[in-house]
Amino acid sequence: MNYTQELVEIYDLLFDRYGPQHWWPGETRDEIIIGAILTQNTNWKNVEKAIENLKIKNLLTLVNITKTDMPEITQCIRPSGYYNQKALRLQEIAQYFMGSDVQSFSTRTTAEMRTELLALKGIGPETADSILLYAFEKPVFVIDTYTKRIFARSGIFPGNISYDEAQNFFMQNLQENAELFNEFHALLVRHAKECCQKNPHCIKCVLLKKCKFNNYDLNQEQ
DNA sequence: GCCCAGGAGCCCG
DNA sequence: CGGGCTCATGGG
Repeated sequence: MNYTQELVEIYDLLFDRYGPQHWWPGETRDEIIIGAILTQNTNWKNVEKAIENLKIKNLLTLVNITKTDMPEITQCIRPSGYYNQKALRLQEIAQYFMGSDVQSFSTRTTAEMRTELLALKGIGPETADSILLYAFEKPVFVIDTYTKRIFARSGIFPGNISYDEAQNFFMQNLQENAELFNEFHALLVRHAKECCQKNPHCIKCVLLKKCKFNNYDLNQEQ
């Protein structure tokens, strides 16, 4: 079986189990961009609290973030952790989008947009790709620790794969389709949270038959 | 109390 | 290029 068939089969197994995930969990483009920054190495539940605080103060838009004093932003996003860093970077990033205005930003090629995002402090590869895929619907596959974990355990990825190598693997073996990339990444996050945690619950895993890392016997004792 | 969570930047060899 | 350190809260 080739990698394309392998990936499609994994996708189908996840989709059959979990159904459509309706990502990104946010309403507007600005909210997606803000959420992508806030969720860095942070539990999404904590991000939800920060987003709610911002919403109450009408700070869930990039333009309003540029107009607000740092301490107020910091206080709102406190639950999301790293709040000093994130507040500073959030404002810089908001200023960037306001300065270049989102209209002209979207007219560039995806590669150009990605390069510009990566040049901003606080936006690394995963955040850049999340913004491209979920805020601008560009066909870019997002890699995160969950994706690496699931595919490393399955035996498809080596343990030390780089971000770019992992991304190339998906993009070279799947149709270039933003809807597919959107749903696939969301399903991987769902699966990692619910089943393929650091201590995996292999007993309920729909990918069990395709996975080298089999913790099934261990789980049965519980 | 300890571990972990949808990373990124910086510094160092 | 890759590893180690820092940033920080809240839930299990």
